Amino acid sequence: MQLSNDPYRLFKQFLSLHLEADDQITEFCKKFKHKKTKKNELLLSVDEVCSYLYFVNSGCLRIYLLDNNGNESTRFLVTENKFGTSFPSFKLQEPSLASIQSLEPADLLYISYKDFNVLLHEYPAWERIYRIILEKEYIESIKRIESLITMDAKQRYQALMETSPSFIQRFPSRMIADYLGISQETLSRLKSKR
Amino acid sequence: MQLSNDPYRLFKQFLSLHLEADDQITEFCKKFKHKKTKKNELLLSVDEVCSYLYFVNSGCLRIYLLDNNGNESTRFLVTENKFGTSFPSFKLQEPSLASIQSLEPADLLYISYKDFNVLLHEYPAWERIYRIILEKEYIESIKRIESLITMDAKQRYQALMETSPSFIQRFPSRMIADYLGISQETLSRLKSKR
DNA sequence: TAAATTTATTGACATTTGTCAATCACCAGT
DNA sequence: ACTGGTGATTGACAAATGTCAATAAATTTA
Repeated sequence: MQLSNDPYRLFKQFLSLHLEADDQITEFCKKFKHKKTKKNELLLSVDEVCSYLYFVNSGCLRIYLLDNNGNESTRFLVTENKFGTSFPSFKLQEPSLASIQSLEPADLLYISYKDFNVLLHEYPAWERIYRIILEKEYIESIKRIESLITMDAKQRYQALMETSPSFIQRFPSRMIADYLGISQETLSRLKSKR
Repeated sequence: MQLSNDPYRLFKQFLSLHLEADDQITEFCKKFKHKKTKKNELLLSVDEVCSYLYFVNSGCLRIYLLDNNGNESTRFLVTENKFGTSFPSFKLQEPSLASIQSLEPADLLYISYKDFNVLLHEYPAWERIYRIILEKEYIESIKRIESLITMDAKQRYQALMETSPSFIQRFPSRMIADYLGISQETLSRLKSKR
């Protein structure tokens, strides 16, 4: 698929959904830079302080953890039209437990922690948009917690098929597995057993 | 323990941490009402739309789910100096999947959805405080997700002992168990096997 | 205080899920 | 078309966790 020439097109569209006046949109855009990534490019490694918040124009970011045994666990999958970062590290400016990887060739906008705070303190409209994004993400995380504490592996997989069917086609099944908190083999068996 | 006469004391103190000027604090307080609960009092039942956001002066709120088999799962435990509600239901004004229970006799402030939005739209300072609360809660929820997808029952219990040791003394162990997403029996065995 | 109720612990066993290893299928590059 | 590599599937088994039942301990209520 061919992306529009203007890398800020999607972002502006996103912003305009939440803003009455359009006058500040260009100010916001000025703080975001544009970047393309290759498949599997690493944007943040464990123990680095996360300096950027990303907006995904196309492609997908994967925020994931690596445990002592070398097992990966996917904290989030961030697709088109969404914001993503290693949030605790970005917000608190402390070393990240998670890494960020560009799963596919991606087209991204990104803003530095410093500029992000400039927007936050100078533009009430940005504070509002950010708050709305936080609310949405928080609600999603609550649902994720609920699925993890109340459902078994099969139920979680079925729930994911209902809420995010595109994930299942789009991402390798070992990532779906560790997003669900189960092993690749268990997921494979769930799929075959109807 | 005897609480101060002014039920807004803790709340004001909380607000003043995040506000430069104190002039709006009384405005905020006006929108919050005061309420005492009995032990085990139910503040919200499943399928009701959650109308209130609570601030806990003393006591504890438990936000929990009930599955088809009658198993309870604790989504959150909200203690002194914290805000709590059935967030997805409160925010989206849709029927709640969770119930809210006052685990102990509690002293609460609460604000209606309507008044909450009045504050949100009329006071940038409230928007800011709310945003800061959201950030904190969101970070906590991310850590909870991480512990659920990367750790086994024993590790989760140990992590809880480190981050919230007071929980373990304070709450019945079956609630700790379903907060961790494990059965009461498994928790009981974890405790005995060191 | 005693009785009644709830909560916690323990054992036996079933189920779920993980681990390791082998095989299979697919794709990328030559 | 071959080849090497990655990802997916399957089997055999091990480990973790859940379930059910019995008992013990603690708490509440009369």
